[in-house]
Amino acid sequence: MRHPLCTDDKKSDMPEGPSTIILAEAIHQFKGKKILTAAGIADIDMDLLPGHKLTDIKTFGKNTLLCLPGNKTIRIHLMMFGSYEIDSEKDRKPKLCLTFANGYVCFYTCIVEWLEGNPDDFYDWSADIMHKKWSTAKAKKKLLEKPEAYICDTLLNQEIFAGVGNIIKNEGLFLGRIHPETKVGAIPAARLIKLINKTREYTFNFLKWKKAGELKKRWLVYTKKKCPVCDSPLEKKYTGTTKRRTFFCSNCQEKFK
DNA sequence: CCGGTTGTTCAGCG
DNA sequence: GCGCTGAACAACCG
Repeated sequence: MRHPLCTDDKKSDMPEGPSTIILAEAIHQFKGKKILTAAGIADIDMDLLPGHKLTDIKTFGKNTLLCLPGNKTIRIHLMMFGSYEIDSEKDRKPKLCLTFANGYVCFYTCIVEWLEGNPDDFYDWSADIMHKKWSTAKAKKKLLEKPEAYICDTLLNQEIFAGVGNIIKNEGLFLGRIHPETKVGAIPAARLIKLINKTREYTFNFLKWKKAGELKKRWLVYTKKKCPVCDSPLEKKYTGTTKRRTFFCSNCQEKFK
């Protein structure tokens, strides 16, 4: 069964930050509940789980953090192909399956690992584009430390924009009207701020539209053929050192030199 | 059946 | 010992 919030696609997963929020919300029903059993093929000590309460569920970028007493945390990352099921199973061995009195959740094809210590020591929340503590100023500062980097690569850098994935990168660059192959150092400060703000704004729209099942029809450039502004053909290119698929309008998106 | 991908890690290099 | 990068990996769709 697919989570009712995920009506946009055939898969219940989706790896960018907003989808991680949807995952966290989907398992919120287990927060504060005791783990009854833990099983799966993940290479972790499952015996440490049963009997403990799931004290909190946090997210950092594309990571889902299952918090247990004593500063123990399980990190789950769906990567590109991960998925999860609630109160149902796939015809495949789960990496991790947790049961509670009120239901169970299974995670497939993902990273599952123990984090020892407080998540606050692992993660800088101000780098999470969806977090309350997000800091535009810090992101700008980190960008300015990489003047020679292509802007398309830096948007995928999880130390700067945790939660941003390739779709958000594409749409953010278009909304900020910046050419993906522009070097960071060439972008005027005001345009850099505009790009960051537009990207963040789009990330929250991504969440809203995905929940409403209308994410794909809201795409302006990702997988599109024509520019929604000037109607000229979009370019499709594997840009930057990350060589990730990028759709852009070389007419509307400015390339500073 | 094959090619492509919403992501990350790590071996191997300079 | 670093920083960079290409390869490897994963499941599912068209």
